[in-house]
Amino acid sequence: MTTRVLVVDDDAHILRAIRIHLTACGYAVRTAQTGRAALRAGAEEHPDLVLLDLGLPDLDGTAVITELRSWSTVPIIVLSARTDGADKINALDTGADDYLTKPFSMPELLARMRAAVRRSGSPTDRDTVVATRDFSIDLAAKRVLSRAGTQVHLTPTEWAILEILVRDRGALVSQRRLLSEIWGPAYRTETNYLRVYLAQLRRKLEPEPARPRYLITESGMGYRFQD
Amino acid sequence: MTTRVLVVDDDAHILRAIRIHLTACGYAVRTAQTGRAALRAGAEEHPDLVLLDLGLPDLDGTAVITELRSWSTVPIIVLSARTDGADKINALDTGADDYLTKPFSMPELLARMRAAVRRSGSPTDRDTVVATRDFSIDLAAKRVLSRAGTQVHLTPTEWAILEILVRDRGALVSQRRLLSEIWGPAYRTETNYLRVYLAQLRRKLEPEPARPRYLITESGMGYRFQD
DNA sequence: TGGATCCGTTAGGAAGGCGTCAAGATCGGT
DNA sequence: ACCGATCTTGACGCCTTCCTAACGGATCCA
Repeated sequence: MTTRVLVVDDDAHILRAIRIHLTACGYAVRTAQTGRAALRAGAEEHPDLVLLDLGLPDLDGTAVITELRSWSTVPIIVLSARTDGADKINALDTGADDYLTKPFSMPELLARMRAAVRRSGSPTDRDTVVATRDFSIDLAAKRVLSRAGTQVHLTPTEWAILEILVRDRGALVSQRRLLSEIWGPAYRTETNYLRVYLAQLRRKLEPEPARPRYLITESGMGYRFQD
Repeated sequence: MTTRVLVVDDDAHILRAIRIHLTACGYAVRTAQTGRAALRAGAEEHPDLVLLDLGLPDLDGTAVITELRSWSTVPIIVLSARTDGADKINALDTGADDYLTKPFSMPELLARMRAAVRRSGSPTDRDTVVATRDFSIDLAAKRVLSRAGTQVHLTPTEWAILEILVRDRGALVSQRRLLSEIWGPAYRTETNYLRVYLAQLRRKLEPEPARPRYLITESGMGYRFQD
């Protein structure tokens, strides 16, 4: 599978140069020139890696890191012209994974990208099929089977929510993260969407939709898939 | 819990300087001056982080990385005097997580260490689970399980308090800090909030809520989580 | 001994979050 | 252009959570 990279820089020339290099190396490249565009692209496309320039016109670079980190663990490599040590430390402590000072050598960037992707890739994969007493979920096939073996039809949004919850089953998933990942960061507060779709999922999956056993609500915090 | 660092360098002076710095910053430091000693120490002590100089007398630095990586995913930060780009790329592709060229600034090293540990800590829930005799707390999943395995439901405020106490378990946490972090600096003096929520937490977690064993009050100062 | 201070406990009203339903808007395929 | 499926939006009632106040117990010191 190709690695999808989101490159964020306000300079179109640099953007173009990086895109050409990365594309030639087999990466799928998406670009953004502003912080807001970067956050939108991050939420919509779920890149496997983010290359982030700190000097953006609209938002502070660390603000972009903070926002991304509020719902995602995607590796972030900061590329910056600032040689100030404080910036470096600040970015790393905010949640960046690596920090390169411009000008940097392309082979080094590529090596650091490989290292970042290697780290993030391995621990994520768990079982692809999650079975409960009442139904089973095949994450790879994007399919849900009831106990009788009949297929349960889910709409795209229903599946998106269920997938996130099941991938982190047992863990509490904040409403912020669900909304950011599915509708985008701008919808962070539209919690009524979640209420509607969770009700639909429960009607389709739970033996007693009024008394949820698998799709648990943690009031004020988020939702949890309990198996 | 303190982070255990294995520092590998053939120069005793540098070793000593790094040890002093890291110990002062709260790390538990173990040192090795040769590749073989490093591998032995890595196998015996399972450090949380390795700082590795590439110029070792007995083994090539990349050989140490390869050997460690054959059985461990511990973060490795390479410290090297070689400015050659090829070395850097080679080390990263062999399995190193980061690469700093000497001379480097101490604050930057510390920031990169924090970033490396943060990354390695989150995916697996080894360090995020705190188990006691009566219950276990999963900080990443935001979940508390009683000894019987049943889930203990906590409200957002209860969880916020417990999380702060458990993250600094063993240490005294002042009432001011709890109030500032959860309700904001303006509520610094509303200590009755804490009394109410600590009582609720004890009722849910302590075997004998009237005689707290884990959530300890330090009269006039603050609270402490004792495991 | 008496007062002052700090803490634990309880309970009820206020506020906000959640489940539910249904209708309008939008999308996608024929 | 039509129709079904899907998504959005608003409203309502219920339930959880939070805040607040009051009271009693413990400790310390004058």
